[in-house]
Amino acid sequence: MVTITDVAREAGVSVSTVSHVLNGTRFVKAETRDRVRAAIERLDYTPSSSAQSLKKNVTHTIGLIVTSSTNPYFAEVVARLEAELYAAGFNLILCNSGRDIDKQRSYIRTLKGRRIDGLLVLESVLSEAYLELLASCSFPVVLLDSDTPGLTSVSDDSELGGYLATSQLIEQGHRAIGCIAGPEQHHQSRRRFRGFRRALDEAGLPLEPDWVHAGNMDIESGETAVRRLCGGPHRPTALFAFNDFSALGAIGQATRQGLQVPGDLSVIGYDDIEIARLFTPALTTVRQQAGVLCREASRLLTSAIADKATSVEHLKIAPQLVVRDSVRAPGPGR
Amino acid sequence: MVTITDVAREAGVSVSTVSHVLNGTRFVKAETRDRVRAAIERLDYTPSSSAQSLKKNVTHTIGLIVTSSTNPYFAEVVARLEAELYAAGFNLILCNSGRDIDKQRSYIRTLKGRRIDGLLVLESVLSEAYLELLASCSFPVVLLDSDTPGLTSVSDDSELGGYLATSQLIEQGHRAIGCIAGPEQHHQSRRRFRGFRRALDEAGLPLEPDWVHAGNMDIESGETAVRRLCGGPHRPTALFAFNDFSALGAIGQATRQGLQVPGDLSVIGYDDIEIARLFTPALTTVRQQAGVLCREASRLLTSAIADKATSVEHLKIAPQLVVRDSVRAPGPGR
DNA sequence: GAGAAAAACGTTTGCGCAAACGTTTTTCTC
DNA sequence: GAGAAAAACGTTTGCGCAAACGTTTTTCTC
Repeated sequence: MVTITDVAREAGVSVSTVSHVLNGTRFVKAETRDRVRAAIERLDYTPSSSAQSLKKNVTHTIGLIVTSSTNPYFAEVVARLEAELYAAGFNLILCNSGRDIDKQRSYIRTLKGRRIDGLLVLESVLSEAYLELLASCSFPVVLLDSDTPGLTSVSDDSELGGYLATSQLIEQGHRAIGCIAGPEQHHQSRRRFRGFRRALDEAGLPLEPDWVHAGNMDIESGETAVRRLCGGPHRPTALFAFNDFSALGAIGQATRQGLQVPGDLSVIGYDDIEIARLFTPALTTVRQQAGVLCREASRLLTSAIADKATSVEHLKIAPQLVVRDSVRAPGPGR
Repeated sequence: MVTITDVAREAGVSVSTVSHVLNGTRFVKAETRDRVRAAIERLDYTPSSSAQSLKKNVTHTIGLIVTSSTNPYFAEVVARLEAELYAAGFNLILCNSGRDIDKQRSYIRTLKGRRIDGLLVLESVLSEAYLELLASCSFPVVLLDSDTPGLTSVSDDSELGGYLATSQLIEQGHRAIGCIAGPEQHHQSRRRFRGFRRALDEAGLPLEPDWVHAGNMDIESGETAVRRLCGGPHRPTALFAFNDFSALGAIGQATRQGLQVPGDLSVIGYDDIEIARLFTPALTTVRQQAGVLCREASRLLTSAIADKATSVEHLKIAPQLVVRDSVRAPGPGR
């Protein structure tokens, strides 16, 4: 590998001068500067960031831990975060934790060793052990779409989203409303449920416990939910699925069971994944503002890195209702 | 930050002993070893990988450059690659190039500076300038789903896939077959087209140039293609879309134009994204074996890193036809 | 019990760089 | 033209670690 010393020799100057030309940290006569640049060019020299990091104690590296998920919303968030951080001069180390505490521990250890400047965590379920690990980090940490008192977070305002979705169903005249929730520990699911309940309460509608399906935010959960909730005659006329995947699963299963969507059953989703508008019926859903979320997360993290200030913040990004075709007034038959 | 010197002081030994305990490179008396480990624990010490890299001249880091894409197939590949490389002891730096040569140049430069051990490139279009950049890298490079003579690559065998898809349409009795292709420079698209043409040739069917829509592998392209190809009376009875996104776009647009799929128009896709089976009609498509692709790519890269041997290989992974409901014999009306 | 061998650990260097500290050369200024 | 100031660059250190090289202590062996 070509080093700064090789360049210095090639240009007939000291390493100091090469360094100053590279970093613009000291005046160097134009002619010398050109010689150094020519030498760099000739030798195809690229400074070693390991050596720079060792010296300067910054790595321009951000860790990103995500629950490996096939949900396209996550993929979009990852891509946007990368773009934001690239613009801010950081590289991203991608870590798929798979919700496994051993992998989480291992990744945190590796990232500590790499002396990352900051960490982003995009996981919907955070165990106690994991939170402890995160709290032990000496670099700033920003959580996305989940939160906990001690750590800065940026989240979709899912209680508002849940409220918006449910209100839309209520406004369309539904009074028998079920939901396809996520697992107990899922932060955003809990919030969507709170919004769901609040909307029902305010409308004076009962929350039928049998019509709450605790699923897993995937296609299968939507299918199972419809099998379970819409099998008999006493069934909801509308379902609020806590993400688009389970909504699509629900619609598929409903169709197979002979229920027309939205004629016999209205379904509203959450996320607004790209495919949502293409589905038949086009999915009514709640759109998370991934762009805003990522911009804010990146901003909070980079400013925490720059300031060394560690005031904990909790940002909420308001989601938006997207009205399409999968929700309609309940049929006259009921 | 806690350094190896701090640990040595805390344990009352030399840095050398700490290093040997950490790396198991020399025998250390059990009692001393325990003292060192206790000190590491007490001080919460993690070795600096910058310093290790500087010394050992390896970084355990792989770069991954992808065209930032909302295509869920890409997201799956990224996640699988990360998992494979994690298992092999490498971390992944994610780079979204967005097909922009300036960003590509900038990423390559950064990755060179980071002294990555190897590079994976998942881009469907490779410009001349970009290939030159890649050739100038001193670390092993593996291309995914695109290839070029001088660099090792692992690809879906898209000519076979194109042949399989088209043959399926022909077997169902279609004789008027169009396709929704990708851009000219798109490697996999070109291959799928070759398979398409070969299947037509072998069946003695004409290739109608007007029925080839050069799109962009996205939803819009599928929509545009159907508007263009299926507007008048002289139209294909079946379309081979070169990816699922454009297939779904095509189906959506066909439905809006009053064409039943598969009754009036058969559509076959490519990729088998998760949503494909859920769509109405469930999409007949060609499945890329992402798991095999990623495993092989990871294997080729890590063994190139280990051996320093640089024999160029070109692997092809056979795709599989997935028969569902979007293809049927052409209607009797035609 | 003296010399040799083995066991167990320590001192030091160098990886590539940034920048503090230092030196030399040139240009003013009177 | 001598002293001071400015311009332009060089020498050296230290970041944290791995490991080559070295030293000390203990255990054999006869």
